[in-house]
Amino acid sequence: MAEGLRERKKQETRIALSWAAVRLAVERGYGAVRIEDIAAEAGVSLRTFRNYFDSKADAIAAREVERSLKIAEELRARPADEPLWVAIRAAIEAHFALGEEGHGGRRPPDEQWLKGIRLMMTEPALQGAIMLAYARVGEEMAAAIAERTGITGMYPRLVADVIGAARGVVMAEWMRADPPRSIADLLAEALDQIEAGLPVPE
Amino acid sequence: MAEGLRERKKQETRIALSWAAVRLAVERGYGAVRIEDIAAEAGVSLRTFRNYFDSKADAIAAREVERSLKIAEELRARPADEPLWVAIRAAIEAHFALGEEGHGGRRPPDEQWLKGIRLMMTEPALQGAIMLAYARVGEEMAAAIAERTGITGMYPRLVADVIGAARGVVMAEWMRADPPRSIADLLAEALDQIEAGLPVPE
DNA sequence: AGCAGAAGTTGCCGAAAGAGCAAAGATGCC
DNA sequence: GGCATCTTTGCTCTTTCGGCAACTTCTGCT
Repeated sequence: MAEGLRERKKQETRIALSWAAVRLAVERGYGAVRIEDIAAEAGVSLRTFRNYFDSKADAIAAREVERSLKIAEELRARPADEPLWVAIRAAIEAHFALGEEGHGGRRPPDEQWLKGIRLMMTEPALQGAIMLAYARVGEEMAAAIAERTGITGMYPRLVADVIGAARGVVMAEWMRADPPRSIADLLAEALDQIEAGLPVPE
Repeated sequence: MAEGLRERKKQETRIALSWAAVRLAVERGYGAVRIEDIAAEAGVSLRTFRNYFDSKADAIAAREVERSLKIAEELRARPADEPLWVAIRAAIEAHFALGEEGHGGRRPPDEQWLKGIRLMMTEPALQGAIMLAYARVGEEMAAAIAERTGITGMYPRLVADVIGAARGVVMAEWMRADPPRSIADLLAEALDQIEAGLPVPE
Protein backbone atom coordinates (compact mmCIF):
# COMPACT_ATOMS: atom_id res chain seq x y z
CA MET A 1 0.00 0.00 0.00
CA ALA A 2 2.48 2.54 -1.10
CA GLU A 3 0.11 5.42 -1.60
CA GLY A 4 -2.77 4.40 0.57
CA LEU A 5 -6.21 5.81 0.29
CA ARG A 6 -5.69 8.32 -2.45
CA GLU A 7 -4.33 5.87 -4.96
CA ARG A 8 -6.96 3.39 -3.96
CA LYS A 9 -9.79 5.77 -4.58
CA LYS A 10 -8.42 6.64 -7.94
CA GLN A 11 -8.41 3.04 -8.98
CA GLU A 12 -11.93 2.62 -7.73
CA THR A 13 -13.17 5.59 -9.66
CA ARG A 14 -11.40 4.39 -12.73
CA ILE A 15 -12.94 0.98 -12.49
CA ALA A 16 -16.35 2.37 -11.70
CA LEU A 17 -16.22 4.59 -14.77
CA SER A 18 -15.00 1.84 -17.03
CA TRP A 19 -17.54 -0.59 -15.77
CA ALA A 20 -20.35 1.91 -16.07
CA ALA A 21 -19.29 2.65 -19.62
CA VAL A 22 -19.39 -0.98 -20.58
CA ARG A 23 -22.69 -1.64 -18.93
CA LEU A 24 -24.47 1.33 -20.39
CA ALA A 25 -23.05 0.73 -23.84
CA VAL A 26 -24.18 -2.87 -23.80
CA GLU A 27 -27.62 -2.03 -22.52
CA ARG A 28 -28.46 1.00 -24.60
CA GLY A 29 -26.09 0.66 -27.50
CA TYR A 30 -22.79 2.41 -27.88
CA GLY A 31 -24.00 5.44 -29.75
CA ALA A 32 -26.86 6.12 -27.39
CA VAL A 33 -24.62 6.59 -24.39
CA ARG A 34 -23.25 10.03 -23.59
CA ILE A 35 -20.16 10.28 -21.49
CA GLU A 36 -22.26 12.45 -19.24
CA ASP A 37 -24.42 9.41 -18.49
CA ILE A 38 -21.38 7.36 -17.71
CA ALA A 39 -20.03 9.95 -15.33
CA ALA A 40 -23.39 10.19 -13.63
CA GLU A 41 -23.60 6.44 -13.33
CA ALA A 42 -20.22 6.35 -11.65
CA GLY A 43 -21.10 9.28 -9.44
CA VAL A 44 -18.53 11.76 -10.68
CA SER A 45 -18.69 14.84 -12.83
CA LEU A 46 -18.42 14.88 -16.58
CA ARG A 47 -15.17 16.72 -16.28
CA THR A 48 -13.71 14.07 -14.06
CA PHE A 49 -14.50 11.39 -16.57
CA ARG A 50 -12.32 13.27 -18.94
CA ASN A 51 -9.49 13.32 -16.43
CA TYR A 52 -9.46 9.55 -16.55
CA PHE A 53 -10.20 8.72 -20.14
CA ASP A 54 -9.83 10.47 -23.45
CA SER A 55 -13.03 9.08 -24.84
CA LYS A 56 -15.93 6.76 -24.35
CA ALA A 57 -14.15 4.10 -26.33
CA ASP A 58 -11.11 4.40 -24.10
CA ALA A 59 -13.13 3.80 -21.02
CA ILE A 60 -14.62 0.65 -22.43
CA ALA A 61 -11.34 -0.62 -23.77
CA ALA A 62 -9.61 -0.05 -20.45
CA ARG A 63 -11.45 -2.91 -18.84
CA GLU A 64 -10.29 -5.24 -21.52
CA VAL A 65 -6.68 -4.12 -21.25
CA GLU A 66 -6.49 -4.54 -17.54
CA ARG A 67 -7.99 -7.96 -17.91
CA SER A 68 -5.56 -8.91 -20.64
CA LEU A 69 -2.55 -7.60 -18.81
CA LYS A 70 -3.10 -10.50 -16.50
CA ILE A 71 -1.77 -12.76 -19.22
CA ALA A 72 1.62 -11.12 -19.07
CA GLU A 73 1.46 -11.21 -15.31
CA GLU A 74 0.62 -14.88 -15.39
CA LEU A 75 3.46 -15.50 -17.80
CA ARG A 76 5.92 -13.88 -15.45
CA ALA A 77 4.59 -16.00 -12.62
CA ARG A 78 5.34 -19.22 -14.45
CA PRO A 79 8.39 -21.22 -13.40
CA ALA A 80 11.48 -19.95 -15.18
CA ASP A 81 12.56 -23.37 -16.34
CA GLU A 82 9.33 -24.07 -18.14
CA PRO A 83 9.72 -23.98 -21.92
CA LEU A 84 8.48 -20.69 -23.35
CA TRP A 85 5.60 -22.04 -25.35
CA VAL A 86 4.37 -24.22 -22.55
CA ALA A 87 4.36 -21.21 -20.28
CA ILE A 88 2.58 -19.12 -22.87
CA ARG A 89 -0.18 -21.66 -23.34
CA ALA A 90 -0.65 -21.98 -19.64
CA ALA A 91 -0.81 -18.23 -19.17
CA ILE A 92 -3.39 -17.73 -21.87
CA GLU A 93 -5.49 -20.64 -20.80
CA ALA A 94 -5.51 -19.40 -17.24
CA HIS A 95 -6.73 -16.09 -18.55
CA PHE A 96 -9.68 -17.52 -20.39
CA ALA A 97 -10.41 -20.08 -17.72
CA LEU A 98 -11.49 -17.49 -15.22
CA GLY A 99 -13.24 -15.73 -18.03
CA GLU A 100 -16.78 -16.54 -17.06
CA GLU A 101 -16.37 -15.57 -13.47
CA GLY A 102 -14.60 -12.92 -11.47
CA HIS A 103 -12.45 -10.21 -13.07
CA GLY A 104 -13.95 -7.34 -11.17
CA GLY A 105 -17.61 -6.43 -11.54
CA ARG A 106 -19.21 -9.80 -12.15
CA ARG A 107 -20.88 -9.96 -15.48
CA PRO A 108 -24.32 -11.43 -15.99
CA PRO A 109 -23.74 -14.40 -18.29
CA ASP A 110 -26.96 -13.44 -20.01
CA GLU A 111 -27.85 -14.20 -23.57
CA GLN A 112 -28.90 -10.60 -23.75
CA TRP A 113 -25.53 -9.46 -22.54
CA LEU A 114 -23.59 -11.33 -25.18
CA LYS A 115 -25.81 -9.90 -27.86
CA GLY A 116 -25.14 -6.43 -26.56
CA ILE A 117 -21.42 -7.04 -26.51
CA ARG A 118 -21.44 -8.20 -30.08
CA LEU A 119 -23.39 -5.21 -31.23
CA MET A 120 -21.13 -2.91 -29.30
CA MET A 121 -18.08 -4.46 -30.88
CA THR A 122 -19.26 -3.48 -34.34
CA GLU A 123 -18.55 0.14 -33.50
CA PRO A 124 -15.40 1.16 -35.37
CA ALA A 125 -14.33 3.72 -32.82
CA LEU A 126 -14.43 1.06 -30.19
CA GLN A 127 -12.59 -1.47 -32.26
CA GLY A 128 -9.83 1.04 -32.78
CA ALA A 129 -9.53 1.75 -29.09
CA ILE A 130 -9.50 -1.93 -28.27
CA MET A 131 -6.77 -2.63 -30.75
CA LEU A 132 -4.72 0.19 -29.37
CA ALA A 133 -5.24 -1.24 -25.94
CA TYR A 134 -4.12 -4.65 -27.07
CA ALA A 135 -1.04 -3.10 -28.56
CA ARG A 136 -0.13 -1.95 -25.08
CA VAL A 137 -0.74 -5.45 -23.80
CA GLY A 138 1.54 -6.69 -26.55
CA GLU A 139 4.31 -4.50 -25.23
CA GLU A 140 3.91 -5.99 -21.81
CA MET A 141 3.90 -9.48 -23.20
CA ALA A 142 7.00 -8.79 -25.24
CA ALA A 143 8.74 -7.50 -22.15
CA ALA A 144 7.79 -10.60 -20.20
CA ILE A 145 9.04 -12.82 -22.98
CA ALA A 146 12.27 -10.89 -23.26
CA GLU A 147 12.87 -11.22 -19.55
CA ARG A 148 12.16 -14.90 -19.54
CA THR A 149 14.27 -15.79 -22.54
CA GLY A 150 16.91 -13.11 -22.34
CA ILE A 151 16.47 -12.57 -26.06
CA THR A 152 16.61 -9.12 -27.61
CA GLY A 153 15.66 -7.90 -31.04
CA MET A 154 12.43 -8.61 -32.86
CA TYR A 155 11.73 -12.04 -31.43
CA PRO A 156 9.86 -11.14 -28.24
CA ARG A 157 7.75 -8.58 -30.00
CA LEU A 158 7.04 -10.96 -32.83
CA VAL A 159 5.92 -13.71 -30.50
CA ALA A 160 3.80 -11.32 -28.47
CA ASP A 161 2.04 -9.89 -31.50
CA VAL A 162 1.52 -13.25 -33.12
CA ILE A 163 -0.10 -14.45 -29.94
CA GLY A 164 -2.19 -11.35 -29.99
CA ALA A 165 -3.27 -12.14 -33.51
CA ALA A 166 -4.20 -15.64 -32.45
CA ARG A 167 -6.20 -14.30 -29.56
CA GLY A 168 -8.07 -12.00 -31.88
CA VAL A 169 -8.86 -14.67 -34.42
CA VAL A 170 -9.99 -17.05 -31.73
CA MET A 171 -12.27 -14.50 -30.16
CA ALA A 172 -13.78 -13.68 -33.51
CA GLU A 173 -14.32 -17.32 -34.33
CA TRP A 174 -15.76 -17.94 -30.93
CA MET A 175 -18.27 -15.15 -31.28
CA ARG A 176 -19.26 -16.38 -34.70
CA ALA A 177 -19.14 -20.16 -34.46
CA ASP A 178 -22.66 -21.43 -34.66
CA PRO A 179 -22.30 -24.80 -33.16
CA PRO A 180 -20.47 -23.06 -30.33
CA ARG A 181 -16.95 -24.23 -29.63
CA SER A 182 -15.05 -23.76 -26.44
CA ILE A 183 -12.46 -21.03 -26.34
CA ALA A 184 -9.89 -23.42 -24.96
CA ASP A 185 -10.40 -25.64 -27.97
CA LEU A 186 -10.09 -22.92 -30.53
CA LEU A 187 -7.11 -21.50 -28.75
CA ALA A 188 -5.31 -24.81 -28.67
CA GLU A 189 -5.97 -25.26 -32.34
CA ALA A 190 -4.62 -21.84 -33.21
CA LEU A 191 -1.51 -22.19 -31.10
CA ASP A 192 -0.85 -25.64 -32.52
CA GLN A 193 -0.91 -24.24 -35.99
CA ILE A 194 1.36 -21.40 -35.07
CA GLU A 195 3.87 -23.62 -33.36
CA ALA A 196 3.86 -25.80 -36.44
CA GLY A 197 4.76 -22.80 -38.60
CA LEU A 198 1.31 -22.41 -40.11
CA PRO A 199 1.69 -25.01 -42.83
CA VAL A 200 -1.20 -25.32 -45.23
CA PRO A 201 -3.45 -27.99 -43.69
CA GLU A 202 -4.36 -31.00 -45.82
CA MET B 1 -15.36 2.25 -67.26
CA ALA B 2 -18.55 1.07 -65.79
CA GLU B 3 -19.37 4.19 -63.86
CA GLY B 4 -17.35 6.74 -65.70
CA LEU B 5 -16.76 10.26 -64.68
CA ARG B 6 -18.67 10.35 -61.45
CA GLU B 7 -16.87 7.45 -59.88
CA ARG B 8 -13.59 8.78 -61.12
CA LYS B 9 -14.08 12.17 -59.58
CA LYS B 10 -15.01 10.61 -56.31
CA GLN B 11 -11.79 8.68 -56.20
CA GLU B 12 -9.84 11.78 -57.05
CA THR B 13 -11.43 13.77 -54.28
CA ARG B 14 -10.88 10.95 -51.88
CA ILE B 15 -7.23 10.73 -52.72
CA ALA B 16 -6.79 14.46 -52.68
CA LEU B 17 -8.28 14.67 -49.22
CA SER B 18 -6.28 11.80 -47.88
CA TRP B 19 -3.09 13.10 -49.34
CA ALA B 20 -3.73 16.59 -48.05
CA ALA B 21 -4.41 15.18 -44.62
CA VAL B 22 -1.12 13.33 -44.54
CA ARG B 23 0.89 16.20 -45.85
CA LEU B 24 -0.52 18.77 -43.49
CA ALA B 25 -0.25 16.45 -40.50
CA VAL B 26 3.36 15.73 -41.26
CA GLU B 27 4.23 19.33 -41.83
CA ARG B 28 2.38 21.00 -38.98
CA GLY B 29 1.84 18.15 -36.59
CA TYR B 30 -1.29 16.08 -36.25
CA GLY B 31 -2.96 18.10 -33.56
CA ALA B 32 -2.40 21.41 -35.28
CA VAL B 33 -4.37 20.46 -38.36
CA ARG B 34 -8.06 21.10 -38.49
CA ILE B 35 -10.17 19.11 -40.85
CA GLU B 36 -11.25 22.44 -42.21
CA ASP B 37 -7.68 23.01 -43.36
CA ILE B 38 -7.61 19.65 -45.03
CA ALA B 39 -10.82 20.31 -46.87
CA ALA B 40 -9.53 23.68 -48.01
CA GLU B 41 -6.29 22.15 -49.17
CA ALA B 42 -8.20 19.63 -51.25
CA GLY B 43 -10.55 22.29 -52.56
CA VAL B 44 -13.79 21.00 -51.09
CA SER B 45 -16.01 22.07 -48.25
CA LEU B 46 -15.62 20.95 -44.68
CA ARG B 47 -18.90 19.14 -44.96
CA THR B 48 -17.72 17.21 -47.93
CA PHE B 49 -14.67 16.01 -46.08
CA ARG B 50 -17.06 14.49 -43.63
CA ASN B 51 -18.91 12.71 -46.39
CA TYR B 52 -15.72 10.89 -47.22
CA PHE B 53 -14.12 10.25 -43.88
CA ASP B 54 -15.35 9.94 -40.33
CA SER B 55 -12.33 11.68 -38.90
CA LYS B 56 -8.94 13.17 -39.52
CA ALA B 57 -7.33 9.92 -38.51
CA ASP B 58 -9.45 8.02 -40.99
CA ALA B 59 -8.34 10.19 -43.83
CA ILE B 60 -4.71 9.61 -43.02
CA ALA B 61 -5.13 5.91 -42.49
CA ALA B 62 -6.97 5.52 -45.77
CA ARG B 63 -3.80 6.09 -47.77
CA GLU B 64 -2.07 3.34 -45.91
CA VAL B 65 -4.92 0.90 -46.37
CA GLU B 66 -5.19 1.41 -50.04
CA ARG B 67 -1.48 0.91 -50.31
CA SER B 68 -1.58 -2.25 -48.25
CA LEU B 69 -4.52 -3.70 -50.08
CA LYS B 70 -2.10 -4.10 -52.93
CA ILE B 71 -0.53 -6.97 -51.02
CA ALA B 72 -3.72 -8.98 -51.22
CA GLU B 73 -4.07 -8.00 -54.84
CA GLU B 74 -0.53 -9.11 -55.52
CA LEU B 75 -1.18 -12.38 -53.72
CA ARG B 76 -4.15 -13.08 -55.94
CA ALA B 77 -2.07 -12.34 -58.98
CA ARG B 78 0.49 -14.97 -58.10
CA PRO B 79 0.41 -18.28 -60.00
CA ALA B 80 -2.05 -20.64 -58.38
CA ASP B 81 0.38 -23.51 -58.21
CA GLU B 82 2.93 -21.58 -56.21
CA PRO B 83 3.14 -22.78 -52.62
CA LEU B 84 1.24 -20.47 -50.30
CA TRP B 85 4.15 -19.17 -48.32
CA VAL B 86 6.26 -18.54 -51.36
CA ALA B 87 3.45 -16.52 -52.82
CA ILE B 88 2.98 -14.62 -49.60
CA ARG B 89 6.62 -13.68 -49.38
CA ALA B 90 6.65 -12.55 -52.96
CA ALA B 91 3.54 -10.47 -52.48
CA ILE B 92 4.84 -8.71 -49.43
CA GLU B 93 8.24 -8.10 -50.87
CA ALA B 94 6.74 -6.64 -54.00
CA HIS B 95 4.79 -4.28 -51.81
CA PHE B 96 7.79 -2.98 -49.96
CA ALA B 97 9.96 -2.95 -53.03
CA LEU B 98 8.03 -0.16 -54.68
CA GLY B 99 7.87 1.51 -51.32
CA GLU B 100 10.27 4.33 -52.02
CA GLU B 101 8.73 5.31 -55.31
CA GLY B 102 5.31 5.63 -56.84
CA HIS B 103 2.09 4.80 -55.01
CA GLY B 104 0.26 7.93 -55.99
CA GLY B 105 1.43 11.34 -54.83
CA ARG B 106 5.17 10.93 -54.75
CA ARG B 107 6.57 11.48 -51.36
CA PRO B 108 9.63 13.60 -50.73
CA PRO B 109 12.18 11.13 -49.35
CA ASP B 110 13.24 13.88 -47.01
CA GLU B 111 14.81 13.44 -43.63
CA GLN B 112 12.32 16.00 -42.47
CA TRP B 113 9.48 14.00 -43.85
CA LEU B 114 10.41 10.84 -42.02
CA LYS B 115 10.70 12.72 -38.80
CA GLY B 116 7.25 14.16 -39.29
CA ILE B 117 5.84 10.74 -40.01
CA ARG B 118 7.32 9.33 -36.86
CA LEU B 119 5.95 12.13 -34.76
CA MET B 120 2.59 11.80 -36.39
CA MET B 121 2.54 8.10 -35.65
CA THR B 122 2.78 8.73 -31.94
CA GLU B 123 -0.75 10.06 -31.96
CA PRO B 124 -2.97 7.44 -30.34
CA ALA B 125 -6.04 8.36 -32.33
CA LEU B 126 -4.09 7.80 -35.49
CA GLN B 127 -2.62 4.54 -34.35
CA GLY B 128 -6.10 3.30 -33.62
CA ALA B 129 -7.35 4.25 -37.04
CA ILE B 130 -4.37 2.65 -38.71
CA MET B 131 -4.85 -0.57 -36.86
CA LEU B 132 -8.49 -0.60 -37.79
CA ALA B 133 -7.49 -0.05 -41.35
CA TYR B 134 -5.04 -2.90 -41.23
CA ALA B 135 -7.76 -5.11 -39.84
CA ARG B 136 -9.67 -4.47 -43.04
CA VAL B 137 -6.58 -5.35 -45.01
CA GLY B 138 -6.39 -8.53 -42.98
CA GLU B 139 -9.88 -9.47 -44.10
CA GLU B 140 -8.87 -9.02 -47.68
CA MET B 141 -5.74 -11.08 -47.17
CA ALA B 142 -7.69 -13.83 -45.46
CA ALA B 143 -10.11 -13.91 -48.35
CA ALA B 144 -7.28 -14.18 -50.83
CA ILE B 145 -5.69 -16.98 -48.86
CA ALA B 146 -8.99 -18.79 -48.54
CA GLU B 147 -9.53 -18.58 -52.28
CA ARG B 148 -6.07 -19.78 -53.06
CA THR B 149 -6.05 -22.70 -50.68
CA GLY B 150 -9.71 -23.56 -50.57
CA ILE B 151 -9.45 -23.78 -46.82
CA THR B 152 -12.19 -22.59 -44.52
CA GLY B 153 -12.23 -22.01 -40.80
CA MET B 154 -9.70 -20.08 -38.82
CA TYR B 155 -6.65 -20.85 -40.91
CA PRO B 156 -6.84 -18.08 -43.51
CA ARG B 157 -7.63 -15.47 -40.94
CA LEU B 158 -4.88 -16.71 -38.69
CA VAL B 159 -2.30 -16.57 -41.43
CA ALA B 160 -3.44 -13.14 -42.52
CA ASP B 161 -3.30 -11.69 -39.04
CA VAL B 162 0.01 -13.30 -38.20
CA ILE B 163 1.45 -11.77 -41.33
CA GLY B 164 -0.05 -8.50 -40.26
CA ALA B 165 1.67 -8.83 -36.92
CA ALA B 166 4.94 -9.52 -38.67
CA ARG B 167 4.51 -6.49 -40.85
CA GLY B 168 3.88 -4.36 -37.83
CA VAL B 169 6.87 -5.62 -35.92
CA VAL B 170 9.10 -5.21 -38.92
CA MET B 171 7.98 -1.66 -39.52
CA ALA B 172 8.52 -0.78 -35.89
CA GLU B 173 11.97 -2.33 -35.90
CA TRP B 174 12.81 -0.61 -39.13
CA MET B 175 11.85 2.78 -37.79
CA ARG B 176 13.85 2.19 -34.65
CA ALA B 177 16.92 0.26 -35.79
CA ASP B 178 19.87 2.53 -35.42
CA PRO B 179 22.33 0.93 -37.72
CA PRO B 180 19.53 0.94 -40.27
CA ARG B 181 18.53 -2.41 -41.70
CA SER B 182 16.70 -3.03 -44.93
CA ILE B 183 13.04 -3.80 -44.72
CA ALA B 184 13.48 -6.82 -46.94
CA ASP B 185 16.02 -8.19 -44.50
CA LEU B 186 13.90 -7.71 -41.46
CA LEU B 187 10.90 -9.09 -43.22
CA ALA B 188 12.70 -12.20 -44.32
CA GLU B 189 13.91 -12.76 -40.80
CA ALA B 190 10.46 -12.40 -39.34
CA LEU B 191 8.83 -14.67 -41.88
CA ASP B 192 11.56 -17.25 -41.41
CA GLN B 193 10.88 -17.34 -37.73
CA ILE B 194 7.16 -17.63 -38.26
CA GLU B 195 7.46 -20.42 -40.76
CA ALA B 196 9.71 -22.23 -38.31
CA GLY B 197 7.00 -22.02 -35.65
CA LEU B 198 8.71 -19.28 -33.64
CA PRO B 199 11.07 -21.55 -31.68
CA VAL B 200 13.17 -19.84 -29.06
CA PRO B 201 16.38 -18.89 -30.86
CA GLU B 202 19.64 -20.16 -29.39
C1' DA C 1 -30.85 15.70 -77.83
C1' DG C 2 -33.74 16.02 -73.85
C1' DC C 3 -35.61 14.74 -69.58
C1' DA C 4 -36.33 12.38 -65.19
C1' DG C 5 -34.03 10.67 -61.43
C1' DA C 6 -29.95 9.42 -58.86
C1' DA C 7 -25.81 10.92 -56.74
C1' DG C 8 -22.65 14.39 -54.90
C1' DT C 9 -21.70 18.86 -52.73
C1' DT C 10 -22.61 22.38 -49.72
C1' DG C 11 -24.29 25.54 -45.90
C1' DC C 12 -26.68 25.68 -41.71
C1' DC C 13 -27.66 24.13 -37.28
C1' DG C 14 -27.69 21.88 -32.82
C1' DA C 15 -25.61 18.37 -29.90
C1' DA C 16 -21.58 16.55 -28.14
C1' DA C 17 -16.69 16.01 -27.50
C1' DG C 18 -12.32 17.63 -26.00
C1' DA C 19 -9.11 20.66 -23.50
C1' DG C 20 -7.46 24.76 -20.47
C1' DC C 21 -7.95 27.20 -16.21
C1' DA C 22 -8.76 28.41 -11.49
C1' DA C 23 -11.55 27.59 -7.37
C1' DA C 24 -12.95 24.19 -3.94
C1' DG C 25 -12.49 19.83 -1.56
C1' DA C 26 -9.62 15.62 0.06
C1' DT C 27 -5.61 13.52 1.63
C1' DG C 28 -0.83 12.97 3.17
C1' DC C 29 2.85 14.47 5.99
C1' DC C 30 4.85 16.78 9.86
C1' DG D 1 -3.79 21.11 13.82
C1' DG D 2 -1.96 23.01 9.67
C1' DC D 3 0.42 23.35 5.40
C1' DA D 4 1.48 21.21 0.81
C1' DT D 5 -0.24 18.40 -2.75
C1' DC D 6 -3.28 16.08 -5.59
C1' DT D 7 -8.31 15.52 -7.30
C1' DT D 8 -12.39 16.96 -8.50
C1' DT D 9 -15.33 20.14 -10.42
C1' DG D 10 -17.62 24.07 -12.94
C1' DC D 11 -16.97 27.27 -16.60
C1' DT D 12 -15.90 28.46 -21.15
C1' DC D 13 -14.33 28.08 -25.85
C1' DT D 14 -13.11 25.63 -29.90
C1' DT D 15 -13.66 21.75 -32.75
C1' DT D 16 -15.96 17.67 -34.15
C1' DC D 17 -19.82 15.26 -35.71
C1' DG D 18 -24.08 14.18 -37.98
C1' DG D 19 -28.85 15.33 -39.93
C1' DC D 20 -31.43 18.06 -43.12
C1' DA D 21 -32.63 20.46 -47.24
C1' DA D 22 -31.30 23.20 -51.23
C1' DC D 23 -28.60 23.16 -55.26
C1' DT D 24 -25.62 21.25 -58.83
C1' DT D 25 -23.83 17.63 -61.68
C1' DC D 26 -23.85 13.13 -63.76
C1' DT D 27 -26.26 8.86 -65.72
C1' DG D 28 -29.60 6.20 -68.09
C1' DC D 29 -33.41 6.04 -71.04
C1' DT D 30 -36.37 7.41 -74.62
